[in-house]
Formats: sequence, structure tokens, C-alpha cells
Amino acid sequence: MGGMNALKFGTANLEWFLGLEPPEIDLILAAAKLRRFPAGSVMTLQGDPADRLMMMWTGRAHYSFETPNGEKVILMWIRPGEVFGASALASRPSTYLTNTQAVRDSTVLVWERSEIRSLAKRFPQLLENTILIAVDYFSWYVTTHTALVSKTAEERLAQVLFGLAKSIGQKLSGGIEIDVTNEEVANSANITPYTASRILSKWQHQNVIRKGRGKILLRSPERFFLRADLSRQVSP
Amino acid sequence: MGGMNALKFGTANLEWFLGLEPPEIDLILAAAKLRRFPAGSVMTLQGDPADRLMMMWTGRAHYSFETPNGEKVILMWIRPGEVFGASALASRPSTYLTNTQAVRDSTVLVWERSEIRSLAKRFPQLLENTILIAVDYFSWYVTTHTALVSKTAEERLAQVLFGLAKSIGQKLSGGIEIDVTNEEVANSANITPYTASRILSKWQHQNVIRKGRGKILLRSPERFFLRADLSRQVSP
DNA sequence: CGACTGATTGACTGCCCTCAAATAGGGTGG
DNA sequence: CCACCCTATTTGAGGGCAGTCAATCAGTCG
Repeated sequence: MGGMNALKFGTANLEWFLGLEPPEIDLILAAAKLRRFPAGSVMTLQGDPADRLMMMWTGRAHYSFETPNGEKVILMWIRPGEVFGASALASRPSTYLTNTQAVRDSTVLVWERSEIRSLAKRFPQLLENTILIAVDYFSWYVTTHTALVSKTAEERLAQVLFGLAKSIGQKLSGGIEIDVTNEEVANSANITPYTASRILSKWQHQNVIRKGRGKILLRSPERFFLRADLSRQVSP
Repeated sequence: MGGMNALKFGTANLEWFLGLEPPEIDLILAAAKLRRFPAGSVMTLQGDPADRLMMMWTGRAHYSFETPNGEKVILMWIRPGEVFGASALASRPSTYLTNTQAVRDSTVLVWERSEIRSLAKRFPQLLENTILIAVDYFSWYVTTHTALVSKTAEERLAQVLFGLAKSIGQKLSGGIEIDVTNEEVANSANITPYTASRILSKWQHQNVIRKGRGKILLRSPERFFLRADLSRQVSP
């Protein structure tokens, strides 16, 4: 990572370096190796020793795991600038809690556990920022748990689309497009692809979405906010 | 908290002070105020500014929240020695993500946000240990999410009882007793009290539990491990 | 133009929720 | 010690949401 510097990120969300000076950031970046992962590859495997911390550089990924019954569960999506595999920071060696899977061809910054731990010792701000991120994750989890317990399949699906629109949606004339398959949104909302298809078909008839293979166009994201009943949500 | 020292804890789980020297621990403890909460009182309220970090001293509590539909969801239980309200450590002011409710009359150590943040600056080990705890929480969450998505009401209830037996169970001749109401276990397993009652009645007929009002006696906890199908669980 | 993967649709099933009403503990005060 | 009350718990009947299974349809890419 020699010569790479923080400015190259443009608008990306570098929450993990919050409060650090550019020279410090460059120092930390210089300790990482850049690695390439093809679409579909698993970057961290649930249960493996957490011996690397990584930061998404380009591409797209998500956390996921499989239930004992073989259903796939998709959790949060990971965008450039976001760190994952932060279990590696823990003082006691631990394991990765979920899979992290590249969804597009991706490049990722990789720090070895010992390396990133000594950097964290030198810059405790990294620990603070990790806690900040953990709080965000817990917040997401409370929202998701609430949805699982008290919302219908349709509401959960609307909530997922609304969230995806915000995080990986692309503004197009006519709405916001998210390129995901039915199976992906189904696994994110924890419903079956059959149910997902039925609901999406209904929404298409109602003209709130337009579908293609592997693509969904939300004609008006606000509608999904209503459909998800997020107005009654405590903390979005 | 003058004069209170770490040894008074006996066997309690003081993971948060891991790696700190007794004099350092005493220093940190000395900065806290001891506060009393009656059974049933809410110690942190979801959405309130996270301006205090606390440690359970005596008694019992749990995290919980209410869904927009008014269902109560009980998350983890909190035992003496465990910290909660750790959102207060975040560098950016944030809010509590869930309620924390005393289940028994309790005493709690309370640090003001500014106080505990300056202590954390002096002893970054506290930040490391907080991350360690966060990893445990995420692990719990993955397990719970898996249960919600792929297990039946009966399996989830067995899993809850097994977990409660480990954390707040009391060894008695004849089994392990946990003193919780049907409603509490129902809210922990995310089922209705009606379903909980039916399943518990069935188990009583099968002689794997014995029930009293507000008490459940597990005659053999291992049976619940099987019933919860935890053997197929990835990370317990 | 085939072949593969993604998506659709219908028919059926079942788990668990809802609602209503009855029953039982366990503490309290007379 | 017993009657009483409040709360926890039980039990039945019925219904609905979303899952399962099976078969078909449609897009894309070689």
C-alpha cells in the first residue's frame, strides 16, 4: 500500500479513521496489503480464527451465515471504506462470527492481527472508532430483531429494499435501482424466494417497482418507508 | 466507592477489568457511584442519551425492548460484574439501544460518561475489553438470529431454558432451578405465553421439568441441549 | 439455438397466533 | 386458620400467514 493515501477515497465513509491525522492514516494504510477477491468468494469464514482485520476498498460484500437447516441469512452489506473482521482486534484470539462474502469483484485492505493490534496500541483512537461501529451494528441488530419478531414478510421486504436503496442504490431517471436478485432480498428479509416473488409481483402490478432479472427499480423509495411501517420504528 | 476493592467480588465475572492491576481497578472503581434500583425499574431507557456506563454489582437485570406492536422482547441477562450501557463509551454521543431493566432489587456502579471516557483514555485496556464483550454480544446475536429464523417455538424455548440454566440457574437436588415466569421465558424465546404454557405443560408430562409459579426446575439440562437442537449450532 | 439459472404461479399444509374463558397459587388481613 | 383477591397459568377452538412442493416460464450467455 505504499503511496496510497486517504484522499483517494473520494466520498467514501472512512469512519474507522475518524479523528486521526492524514499522516497517521497513511502510516496505518501502509501497513496493509491490498488483496483481490472475485465475486462470490468468501473472505472470512464463520468459525475460522480471526487473524486478519480488513477494510473494503473497492467492490461490494455482505455478512452472511447459514443456518443448520441450510437456509442462507444475509446480514449487513459492506461498502468501500468499511472495516470487517474486527474480531481480530480482540485481545483474546477469537473466531469470525459470520461469513463475509464478496458480492462483486472486490479489493480489500488486509492487516494481520498482530500488526493491527500493535497499531491499535499506538493509536487507541482505532479502538474508540471500532466501538462506534459496534454501536451502529447493534443498532442495526435491534432493528432487524424487531422486524423479525413483529413485522410481516411484506413489511420486512419493504424494509430491506428501503435499506438497500440507501446503501447500494443508484439514482436513475424514474427511481432508484438496486441490482440484487430475488434470492438475495429474500435471504435479507428472511423469507422464501417464493414469498418474495409473490410480493414483488404484487408491487409491480401496483406500479411501485419495476423488475428485471437481478434488478429492482424503486419508483419512489418513500413508499417503502411507509410499507415497512418504519415510521413506528424507534431508532432507524 | 471509597475502600471498595475488587476482591469483594468473589467468583463474579469481571471480564471488563481483564489485564488491569488491582490498584488500577481500585482507582477505576473509586470513580463510580453505587446506586440502588428496585426490582422492575428501568436503569437505561432505549433512546435516551447514553450518558452513563454501569456495572451490575448485586442483583439481576436484562436488556429488553418493546416492538411498535407492544410485544416485549427480552435479550441477554446481566449478572454481577457485567457492564452495560457501554454506548456511553462511544466517542460521539449516542443513545441507549435498548432498555436495561432490573429484575431483582439491584445495586449498580455508575460512571458518568466524561469520567469513564477519561479513564478509558488512561487505560485503553478498558476499550479492548469492551471490544471483547462486544464480540460476545455479537456471538449471542448470531445464535439468536439463527434460532428466530430456523427453529421452531419449541426449540427456541428449550434453547432459552438451557441458556438461563447456565446463567441464572441454581443447582438443587433433583435438577437446576431457574426462577422466571412463563411470560419472561416466552418473551425471551419470542413466542406467546400461550404457546409457552402449552410446551411447558407437555414437558412436565414428559417429566423433563417440574413447574411452580415463577419457577421452573430442569431435571436434566442436557435434555434441553438436545431439544434445542444446539448440537447443530455453529458457535454456542 | 440450446442450456442454465432466475423467477413465477398454484395448490396445499401447518405452526403458531388470537381470543375467550376457566383454573390455580400464594400472599394478606381478618 | 381461612376467605379473599390478584396475578400467573391453563386449555380449547378457530384462523391466517407464510412455508413447502411441483411444475412452468423467461432471460442471458455461450
